[in-house]
Amino acid sequence: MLPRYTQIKLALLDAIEDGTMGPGDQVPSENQLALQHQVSRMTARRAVTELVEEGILMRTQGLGTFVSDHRPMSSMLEIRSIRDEVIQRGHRYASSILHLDSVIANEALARWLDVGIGDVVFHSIIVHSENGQPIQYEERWVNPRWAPDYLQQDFSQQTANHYLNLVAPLTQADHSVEAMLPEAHIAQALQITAADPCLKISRRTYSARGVVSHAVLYHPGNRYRLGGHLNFQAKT
Amino acid sequence: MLPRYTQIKLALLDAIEDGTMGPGDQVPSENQLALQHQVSRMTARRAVTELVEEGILMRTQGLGTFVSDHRPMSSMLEIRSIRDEVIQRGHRYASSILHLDSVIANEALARWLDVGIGDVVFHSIIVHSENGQPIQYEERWVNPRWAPDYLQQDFSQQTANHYLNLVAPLTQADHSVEAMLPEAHIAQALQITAADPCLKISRRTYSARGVVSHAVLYHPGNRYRLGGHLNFQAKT
DNA sequence: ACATACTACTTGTATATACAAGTATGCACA
DNA sequence: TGTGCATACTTGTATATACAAGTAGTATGT
Repeated sequence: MLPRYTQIKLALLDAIEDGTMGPGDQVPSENQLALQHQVSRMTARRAVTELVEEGILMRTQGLGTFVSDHRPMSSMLEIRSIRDEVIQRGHRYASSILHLDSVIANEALARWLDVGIGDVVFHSIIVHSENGQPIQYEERWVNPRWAPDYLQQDFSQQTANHYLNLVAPLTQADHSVEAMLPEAHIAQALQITAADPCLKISRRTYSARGVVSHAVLYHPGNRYRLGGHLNFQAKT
Repeated sequence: MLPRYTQIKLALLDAIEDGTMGPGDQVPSENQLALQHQVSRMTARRAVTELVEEGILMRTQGLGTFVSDHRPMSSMLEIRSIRDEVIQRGHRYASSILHLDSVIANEALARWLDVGIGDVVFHSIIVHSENGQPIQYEERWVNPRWAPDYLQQDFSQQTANHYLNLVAPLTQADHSVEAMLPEAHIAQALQITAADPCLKISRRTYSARGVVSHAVLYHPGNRYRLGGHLNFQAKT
C-alpha cells in the first residue's frame, strides 16, 4: 500500500497527463485536495510539495499552486523517453516514422555498434513532436543481436527507447552534445531553416552484454533545452 | 528572521564544517535536535529532511541519520575547469579577461543569485582559448557573500571555477544547454561569425549554504563538444 | 547453543490545529 | 473618482500527538 501522499501525487500527475489540468492551470488548493482525498491538509501539502520540488508544479504564497509550463527541457543525466517527457509536461505528443529498414554496416558504423563490417544492422528515422511542433529528429542504428524484432515494432505506440529498454535494459551510455547547423533534409523534417542552430546529441547505449544502439538526435535550438541538476554528494 | 528549521539547518552545517561532525558520523536524532533547539520534532525533522534532499545527510529508518561522504563524484558530468581540460589534452591554454567588476543586481539577476534587488554582485567576462583559438566565452556573476575576494583574484593564474571551489565548495549545480546563434559581441570575442551556431550553457552553482554563482558559457559549435558517460548500475 | 521475544531506540506517516503572511477583490468613505 | 480598509481566500511556519515500521541489542526460554 502506497502512502497517502504518494497516491495524491499520482492522482495529480494523472490529471496533468490526461489533460484535466494543463500548464498554467491552477491546482486545487491544499484544503480542497485534503477534502477530496479525505486526508489532512498537511498530507495533501506534502504531495504538492514533492511535485513542486520535482518542478512539475509551482506555488506562490497567497495565490495558489499551478502546473508549471517550463520550456522543454530534459536531463542529461537520465535517459528518458521523449514521449514521457512531453506527456508529463501536459503537452500533446506525436511521432512520425520516416524510415524503418535495415542497412549494411560500413566501417564507421561497425565500429560504433561493435559489429563486423558488412553485417546487417537495423535503422530508423523518427520525428517526435510536441503540440504539433517537431522537437526531435531521431536517427538510430540498432544491433540486431540484442533486439531482433526491432523492425516489427510499432513505434507510433511505443518509442524506440522504450522498446530497447525492455529487451535490453540499459546499463551505460556515452554521449556528446554539440551545436550545429542542420543539413537540408533534417531542417525540413524539423520545420526549421538551415540557418537555425540545432542541438545534436550523439549517444551510444549499452546493455550488460554489449552495445545496443547508436542514436543521433537533433533538436531545434529554439524549442529545446537540455537540462540537469547535479548533486555532488555521494549517494552510496 | 529566518524560519526555525532554517536555523537548525545552518547549525547542522556549521557542525559539519567545523569538524564537530564528520562524514559517517551520526547526527543527533530528530527528538534530540528538537530538544536542543526547543522546537517540535516535526520542525527539527524538516531541517534534516532538506539536508537529506541536498545530499548532505543520509538517513535510514530505524537506524538514524548520518553525515554523507563528501567526495565529489560524477564521472558523468563533472564540472571541470576548462583550463585543466585543455591542458589534459596536451594543448596550450590561455585566457583573457574582458571584464572584472561589480554590478547592481536587477530583478532577474537577483533571482538567479538569490540576493536582493539592488545588491552588489561581482561580474566577470573571460575568454578561454585552446592553442590560440577561443573556445569559451565565460560570463559569470558571483554572490559576494560567499566569495568576497573575487575581484582581487588573478584569473590568468587560476580559473574562476577553481577559485570558487576553494572558497565555497560546490555541492550542487543546475544547468541547461541549448544551441543558439551568438550575439555580435560574443561572436567577435570568439572569432566566429554571427551565423555560426554556439552551445550555450547556463549554470548555477551552489555550496551548502546557498547560490554561489551564475555562469553563462558560450562555445563555438564547431570547436567544442560536451561529452559524458553515464553508468546506471548503482543508482535506482 | 540457539532461536525467540522483548525493549528501547530510530525514522516514516498521518492528523488536527493555530496563526503568520501574501494576494486579490469588493465595499465603504472621503 | 479614487484611496484605503476589510474580507476571504491562498500558501508558509510551527506545534503536539499518535501510531507504524525498521534496527540493534538484551533477555528469555527451549
